[in-house]
This record gives sequence, C-alpha cells and structure tokens, in this order.
Amino acid sequence: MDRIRVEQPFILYAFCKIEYDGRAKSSSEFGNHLIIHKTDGTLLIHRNRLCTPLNYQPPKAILKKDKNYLISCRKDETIKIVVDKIVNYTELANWSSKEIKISRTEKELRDYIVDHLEDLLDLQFAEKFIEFETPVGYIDILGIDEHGIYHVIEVKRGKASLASCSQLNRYSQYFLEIGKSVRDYLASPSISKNALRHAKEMKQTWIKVNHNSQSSYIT
Amino acid sequence: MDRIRVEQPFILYAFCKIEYDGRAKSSSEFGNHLIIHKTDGTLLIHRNRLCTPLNYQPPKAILKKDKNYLISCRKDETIKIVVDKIVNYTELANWSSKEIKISRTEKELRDYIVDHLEDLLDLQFAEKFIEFETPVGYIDILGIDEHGIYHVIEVKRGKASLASCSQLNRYSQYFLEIGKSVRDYLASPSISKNALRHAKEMKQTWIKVNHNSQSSYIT
DNA sequence: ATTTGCATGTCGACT
DNA sequence: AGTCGACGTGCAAAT
Repeated sequence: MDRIRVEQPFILYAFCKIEYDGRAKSSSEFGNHLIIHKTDGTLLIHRNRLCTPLNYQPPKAILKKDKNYLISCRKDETIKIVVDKIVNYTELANWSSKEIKISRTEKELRDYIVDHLEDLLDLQFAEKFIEFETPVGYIDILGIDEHGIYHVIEVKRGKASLASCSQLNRYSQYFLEIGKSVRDYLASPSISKNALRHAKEMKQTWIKVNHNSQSSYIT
Repeated sequence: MDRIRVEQPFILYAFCKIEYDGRAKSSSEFGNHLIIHKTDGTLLIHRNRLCTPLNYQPPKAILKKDKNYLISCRKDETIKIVVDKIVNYTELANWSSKEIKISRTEKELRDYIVDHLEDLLDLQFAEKFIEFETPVGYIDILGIDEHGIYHVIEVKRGKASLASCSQLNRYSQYFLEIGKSVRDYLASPSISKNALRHAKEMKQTWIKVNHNSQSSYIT
C-alpha cells in the first residue's frame, strides 16, 4: 500500500478520466480535465464549460495519490481520477483564503424594510421581529400592529416565485391555527406571473421593493 | 481604447484584487487568487477554501484585457480584476467539454416509484401521470384511482424538508379548489423531524423510499 | 449533528 | 425571454 496523502494546494491539467460514487454516481470518458485541490480538502474537476464543476468533493475530503491515481474520499463519497498524461501541474503557494464582504444581500434588504415598515404598510406596530421562529420555520419579518394583527412578511432579494408564496403561506397558516389574525406580504423587486396570481388568490400582498431606492410602493 | 477580447481558455494564478458589481457587490483585498476562464465565457475566481468561487461570471460573459486589467461583462454584471503580479499563466489547449451521465437522480427514483405505485400504495390506478402541469407548478406523480381520488406524490431524492411539505400542499390545494378528492404523499429516503410533524398535521403520508432497494414501506 | 433558508445560487427543460 | 424545480446543490447560522 503506497497511497500518499496529498495536502498541498495545486492545479493539475491532465488527460484523465473521473469516476464518482456517492449520493449519485457518474463516470467520464478520458479527456483533458482541470483538477483543483485546496488546502481544506476541496477537490474540483472542471470541464471547458459552465460554472459548476464536472465532479467535486467538498471541504474535509482526503486526497491520496497512488501511482497514476488520485483518490479523494469523504464520508460515503469517493472520486477516483485515473491520470494518463499530465499536461500541467502547478502548486499554488500562498494561495489566499480570505473572505470578501458581499453587499445587497437579502439580509440588507430585510433590514431596510424593517426600518421603513410603518411607511411601507402605512401602519403602526406594537412589536417588530426579525427571523421570528415558529415550528414551521423562521419568518423574515413579523410585525404586530396596535390591533394585535400579525403582519407576516417574506422577503426575497430577487424574483418571488410560487415557492415564495408557499413559504409565506406556511408561516401564516401557523398563526391562523393558534388563533391569530394574520396579513401576508411578499416583499421583492419582482415576482413571477404565476406567483402574483397565486399570491392574490391567497390574499397575499406583494410589495415591490428595491435595494437602492427609498421609494417603494405597494401593488 | 486598447481592450482586447480574450477567447481562449486559461488559468491564471496571480497577485491581484477583484471587484464585482451586479446583482450583488463585492471587492477583495490584494492576494493570490486562481482565475479560470472557459471558452463559453465562464469566469471563476477561486480562493484556497470551499467549493464555491469567490467571484464568478456565468457562460456568455465577455472577457477583455487592458494592460494589467481583466474585465468580464455580462448583462448588468461586471468583474474587474486588477493584476499586480502573474505567478502562473497556462492556456488550456483541447480542454474537454464533454457531458457525463449521472445516475441516482430524482428522476430515476420517480420512475421507479411510478412503476411500483400500486404496490407502494396498495391501490389500483385508472390513470398515472408524471410531471403533471397545474397553474401552481408541476406534480412529480399524480395517480387517479378507480374511485376518482387524486393521489398527489412529491418525490425527494434526499431528505424531505418543510419546503417539501409546502410544495406538496400547494399542489393538493389546487385540486381541492377544483373540487377533487385528494390524498397527499411525500416519497423520500428520509425526512426532517419538523417536516414529518408538519406532514402529519396536514394529513400528508410519508413514504420511505430508496434508490437501491425494492423494499419500501409506508410510515 | 440536525435543521432551516439564502444564493450574484446554477442549470436544464419546457412554454 | 420567462417560469419552474432539481441539485451529489453548497454554505452559514442557529439550535
């Protein structure tokens, strides 16, 4: 047994084939593939199209080398790479693993909405919650008005879909079942046609909101 | 203006920083980053951890070079890479873009269930449909039994969640609204605790199914 | 360890 | 172009 643990990060461009077995199962023909190995165990095999890798192994996978094989294992998932010919092998010294800060997330949009909730809904609230926990999940924004009515708001950073309607409905049904009066809102920059129809059928109000503008309006 | 269009696929390992603006917005410090460019326009910037890229541009992005800059544009999204020092640049000649066949997908599981639906539910069906279209989405499996009862089955290849329950409920509500008698089923190898409780509350039946075994049973 | 929901989700299929 | 839902989704936060 001469399998050697590989720890260092590298890229390998090689004529090879890949066999994967785990949650799913796949195998490729021989071809030139780009293999990327990171210090955290991540293994990516990229073909010459699309963002997503042909095969991959998430962090904490263990990579070992054995003659012309590379084998990456993690829990019940295994990738075996049969290397026929190495075109390029480059070790990536001092590879950065720094974070970046992303803005315009749903969280930011949600915080903006919470701060302007009174204006957006033309109501006063006795209480406002974010990420309010229920047995059926976490509600983005919950506002309880002076009459004790529960205003449930589901925020989407992009286009709201049928799934968004269902998600909102799930939260809202929970409050109905424990005897509360509820009003439902979807807050997003846009919404699909079917979702808008479905929302109306379920008496959900769509609020058009944007990341950048203070001016948002109700439809 | 001497920006030159870059078409060829390559990897570039360089001391650089990345600025992204589009749906979201981010910028990084200077550091060693791995940049991958594919023939379809895909651009990936990887750091030394995790599967997902630090920044990326999907297919059909246009990459241009201008002195020490790389700029990738696609619709309203732009990535600008300021290159300070190139550590390694390798063009990837004859990079494969072949497909692979993945097995053990939800589709396979669904087809197996359709074929064994009578056994699984201990019923006879007058009609069976897959991907049955409704105004609120597509139903994985719809079986109409000899009494005209609609059996709606939502299949999950992994663990069923609260979202799965909501998805099933959305389909089922549609049939109720048009006056049908409905029974709901979630078919998956496993289910989260909250989802199982929620399913029971909504009178959804969970069917435990596996990709590999013929023996599946109802809970 | 499990659950939940976001993501610049991406991607393929279909209308 | 728009919509829908799967994905070996990955990933982080909270429990």
